[in-house]
Amino acid sequence: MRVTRSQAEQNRQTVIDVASRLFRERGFDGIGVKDLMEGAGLTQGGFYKQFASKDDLVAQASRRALESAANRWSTAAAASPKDPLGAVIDFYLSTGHREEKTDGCPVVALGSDAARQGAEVKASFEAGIREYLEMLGSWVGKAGGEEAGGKAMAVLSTMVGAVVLSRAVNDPDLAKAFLGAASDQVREALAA
Amino acid sequence: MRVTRSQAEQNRQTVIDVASRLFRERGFDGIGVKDLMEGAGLTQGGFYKQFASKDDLVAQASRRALESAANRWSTAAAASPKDPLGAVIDFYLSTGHREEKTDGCPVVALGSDAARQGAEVKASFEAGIREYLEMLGSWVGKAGGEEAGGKAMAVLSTMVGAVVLSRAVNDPDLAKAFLGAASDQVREALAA
DNA sequence: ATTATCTATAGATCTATAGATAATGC
DNA sequence: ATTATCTATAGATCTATAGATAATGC
Repeated sequence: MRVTRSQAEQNRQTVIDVASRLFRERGFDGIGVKDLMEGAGLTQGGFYKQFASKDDLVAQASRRALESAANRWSTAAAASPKDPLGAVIDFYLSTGHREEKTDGCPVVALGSDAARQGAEVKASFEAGIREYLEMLGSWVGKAGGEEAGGKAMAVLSTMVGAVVLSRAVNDPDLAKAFLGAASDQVREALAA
Repeated sequence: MRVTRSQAEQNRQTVIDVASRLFRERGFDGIGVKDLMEGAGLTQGGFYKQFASKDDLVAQASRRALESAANRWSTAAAASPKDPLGAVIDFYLSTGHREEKTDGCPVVALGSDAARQGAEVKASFEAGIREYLEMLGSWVGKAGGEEAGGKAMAVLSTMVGAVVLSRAVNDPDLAKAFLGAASDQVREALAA
């Protein structure tokens, strides 16, 4: 039953990874400790030796989800050094990303839920959101400074909102139109 | 115990109203039938004579929440006939609206949750979102047509995203900056 | 000896149903 | 007689804890 220290730590990390995906898929209140542990190949009983509470896991899984999303932006950007922002916009505002709740952006998948959580969960979101903004700020114009920060926030708002709206409706054409309209506006705002 | 037919219908409407507010405050999974009924001054037992299931109430309460939000836009617009869009932007992107989860825009409060619901709930959201778009389309330029539709979608995306982001972070300055940046971008996009 | 994980369970809460109660509506 | 609402409850599920088990780490 007992495993090595490093295996135990790896198990803990697996629980966080699994939770970061299943929370995005079902919401923080949509999946319980038992199913999360089973998703990691463990049983419920070990949970409270690994985490202080479910809320604790919610905060850690949120941080993990945001980190992995920021990494994805970096990767997409690095693959298109000539137009990193364009590459990020293309994937973020794609129908693929719309369908991909489990691995997609956690701000879209859990933003409404995060607003109802405590300060620790919001701190996880805030840290990830600041990473997004830093990347966007470095791509938006070369100005740096206050104006780039504002533009980065506006661009992020448009992107997040478009995918949220696109997932909240049934009509696939309307869903797609939100993504297209956001893409147009973001590019237009950046050209200005 | 029994009440008149019209009182019974009014009770049903009260449950929907209460649910439309408490769902926004706590999420669809964050409040149960018992508390919803008590919020309407009734007991849990009557619930299933009024609604087919909790999901049924979720769909009806969502429709009600979106309708009331659209009415609020109309009212704000009517109060500023010279600049209806400006009036809507001002209130939507205010810190007051950020704090006001219970009565604020249901797309912000429940957009992430709606993405996980069935077609009926999404139909409620879609109907409300189309109302938003119709109003925005009529204010955005005088062009009408495809372009106004696209601009309306982009503007709505920016507004929804900004309030979602603003509620997901702890730092009040960052929260406020999202609202301000979105307001600037929306006005700029409309001037173009 | 320590401890990572397991089985088992307490106690609360959730959705949904059954049947009682008491007032309306015919 | 019908029916809107109530009390009571079934059965499932949720968070969290207790104590057993068996392998690691000293």
